[in-house]
Amino acid sequence: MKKQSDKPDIVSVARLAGVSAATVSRALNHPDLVHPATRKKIDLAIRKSGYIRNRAAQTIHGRRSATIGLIVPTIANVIFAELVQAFNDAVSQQGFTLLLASHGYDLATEYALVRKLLEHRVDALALIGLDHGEDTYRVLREQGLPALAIWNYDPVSTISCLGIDNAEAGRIAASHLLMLGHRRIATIFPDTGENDRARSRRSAAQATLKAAGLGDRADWQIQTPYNTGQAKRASLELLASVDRPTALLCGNDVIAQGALYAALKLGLKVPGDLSIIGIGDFVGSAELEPPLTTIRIPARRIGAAAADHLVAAVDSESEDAMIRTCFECELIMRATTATPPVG
Amino acid sequence: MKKQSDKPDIVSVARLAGVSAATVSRALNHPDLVHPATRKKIDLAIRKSGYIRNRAAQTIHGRRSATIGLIVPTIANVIFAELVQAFNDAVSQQGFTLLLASHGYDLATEYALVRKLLEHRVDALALIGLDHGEDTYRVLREQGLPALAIWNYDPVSTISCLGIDNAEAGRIAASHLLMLGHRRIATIFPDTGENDRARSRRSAAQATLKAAGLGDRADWQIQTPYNTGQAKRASLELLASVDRPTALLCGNDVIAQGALYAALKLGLKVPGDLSIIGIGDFVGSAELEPPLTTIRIPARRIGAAAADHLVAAVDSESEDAMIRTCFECELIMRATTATPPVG
DNA sequence: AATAGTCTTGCAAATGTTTTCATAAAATAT
DNA sequence: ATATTTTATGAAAACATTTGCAAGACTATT
Repeated sequence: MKKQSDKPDIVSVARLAGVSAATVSRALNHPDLVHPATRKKIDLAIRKSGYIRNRAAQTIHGRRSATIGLIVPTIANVIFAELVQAFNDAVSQQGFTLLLASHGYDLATEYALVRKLLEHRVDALALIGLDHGEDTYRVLREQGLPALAIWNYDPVSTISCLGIDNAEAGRIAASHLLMLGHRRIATIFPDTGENDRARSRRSAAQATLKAAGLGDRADWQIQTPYNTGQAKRASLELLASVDRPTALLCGNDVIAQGALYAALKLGLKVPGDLSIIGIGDFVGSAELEPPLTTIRIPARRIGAAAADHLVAAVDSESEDAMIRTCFECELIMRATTATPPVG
Repeated sequence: MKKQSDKPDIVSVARLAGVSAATVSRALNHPDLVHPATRKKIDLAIRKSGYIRNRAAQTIHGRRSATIGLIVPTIANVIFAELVQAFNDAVSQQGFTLLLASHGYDLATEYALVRKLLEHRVDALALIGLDHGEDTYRVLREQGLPALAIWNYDPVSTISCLGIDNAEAGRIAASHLLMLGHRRIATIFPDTGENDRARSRRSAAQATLKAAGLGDRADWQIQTPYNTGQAKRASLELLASVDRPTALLCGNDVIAQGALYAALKLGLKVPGDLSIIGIGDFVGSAELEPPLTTIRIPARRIGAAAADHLVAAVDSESEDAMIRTCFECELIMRATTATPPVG
C-alpha cells in the first residue's frame, strides 16, 4: 500500500526492468547512451506496465514542454481552417502538441488566452496579425519566448511576422477591377477596429480606387462581419437597388461567397451583370459556381512555415532572431469577374 | 547569481511579498484562507515581478492539468468547425485549455495522438465517433480518465458517447426523397472503412431504399472523400449521363455542396431536374443558392454538452459514470429537394 | 598482464508547486 | 483577566522527472 495511485511511474518501470530510474529516463530521452540490452529490458518493462511518461515532470525540470500555442480569432469558420491544419500538422510531426485558443476578434480576451497558454509553459506562441493589446506585447517581451505573428506582413513589426502584405492584396484586387473597366465599385469589409489584416486591405483598396478618380460613396462601403449569411443579406440590400455597383470587392472569400449567393438569388448574372472578387482563396472557393476570382493567400505554406520557424527557434537555444517573411499573394482569375455590363 | 533562470517563481514572489511560498500558493488557489492584507501584498508582488504560475508544477503535484484533449479527423474543413468552436468555448470558459489534434481519418495515427495527449496528462479526452483502434480503447480503459465519443450515438457503446443517431439521419434523408416520389436515387458517401458515422448513415439509407423496392445500382453508389472539389467532379461524371438519377443523397453537406455546384455547372435546375439532400447542416449550408435541404446535426449544442460533461466528470472526483446521450437530428427542408421531374 | 580509454550505470540534487501538520497570533467567550 | 476557539502563516514532504558527477565494467593497446 505504499503507492496511492496505481499509475506506473518511472521508478516502477525501473524496478520492473531491474535498473535505476535514471537509466530509464536516459533510455527514453537519449537512447544512444544506454546499452542495447538494457534498452530492450526497459522497453519490455514499459510495454508490460503500460507506462506513459509525464511531460509535466519534464517541463518542470526546465526541459521544454513540447507544446506550442496558437491563438486565432475564430475556429467556426473556414478562414483559418487550412492555416490551423497545416500549422498543427507541421508542429505535430516534430513532436510538439498544439494548444489552441480562439478569442472571437476580441483583443482583451486574447490577452487572457496568452496568459493562460504561458501558464502552461508553451515553448512558443503564434498569434494572428499584428493588432494586439499593449499588455499582450508587454508580456510577450517579458517572457522572451519565441513568438510569431502570422498572416500579416509588416516591415516594421515589433515582433516576428510571417504572412502576406495585406495592403498589396487590397491593391491587387482593386486594380483588377479597375483594369477590367469598372467605375462603380462597392467594397464589403468587416469592422477594422481591431483587425489589421482587414484594415490594410481596405485602406489600400480605397486608396487605389481614389487614385483612379473614383468618389467614395458612403453607401458603397458596406460593413459586415466575416459571415456568409450576414454578407449575403447585406449584399441583397445593396444589389436590390437599380443604382447598384457593377463590381464588389470583398474583404475575404467568406464575404464574397455571401455576395455571390445574393447575386444568384436576385437573378443577376455573375460576372455578366456583376463582378465579385474575394481575398483568401479558401477551401471550396475554387469549386463555387461560378468559381471565385480571388487573391490567393498561401495558407498551407504560411502555416507550415510558421510552425517550422517556431520549432527551429525552440530547438536552437540561441536568442530567437527576429524574422519578417513576406509571402506573395497572387490574383487567381476565375470566373466571377469580367468587364462591366455596357449601358 | 543563484538563480540561473530569470523567470520569477513562487518563492521569489514570496520573498518579494515578505511571506512564505505556501502563503502565495494559498492566495492563488484558496484566496479565502489568507488575510486580505497579505493577499494585497502578494498581488502587488505578483504584479511587480510579472510572475506567471506554472501549471506543470501543479500538474505534477497531482492536481489536475486543466487541459482537455480533443482529437478530430480533420480541421481543414467545415465539418467539425462548429463542434470544435463550441467545445473550445465551453471548456475554456471553465478554466480549461484545449489540446487539439487531428488524424486525417487514420486510426493508427489517432492512437499515437491519444498517447501524446496522455503524456501531457489531459484531464479528459474527447474523440469523434466510435470507430477506434483496439489499442486506443485499451489505453483509455487502462488510464481510466474521463473519455467521450462525440458525434455518433450508439446504445451499446463501450465508452460514453454523445451525438446523433447517424442511422436515423440516413433513414430520414432516404425517406424524404422517397416521400417526394423519387425512384432514381444515387448515394454519395466517403469510404466507410474506419468511419462509423458515415457507415451508419449509408447502410441505413441503403436499407431504406431497398425496403422501398429500389434496386441498388452499383454505378449509383458513388464513393468520394469529404471534399467539395472531389465531390463536384464525381457528381459531374454521374450527372453527365442521360441515364441519370433524379435525386442525390449525400453523406454530408460538404459533398452535397459539391454536388450542387456540379448540377449548376451542367445547367441542371435544382430542385427542378435534380434533388439534393445533405447531412449536417454545416455553417453556410443555409446560405447556399438554392439553400440546401439537409439533416441538421446540432453541432454547437453537442460540442457544448460534450465539454460540460467532461468538465463535470473531471470536477467530481467520483468514478465518471457512463453516459449515452442522443441528440435529435431533424430534417431541414430548404430548397434543393422537390418532386422528381415528370417524364 | 598492465594501462588507458571508452561505455554504461547509479546516486543524489534540482525543478516549481501544493498540502498536511504544527504553531503563533488574534478573536471570542467566560 | 484567563481559557478557548478561530484564523493566518510557515516548514517540510511530496509529486515525477532529468542530469552532473563519479565509479564500475568493459575493450583496446602495448
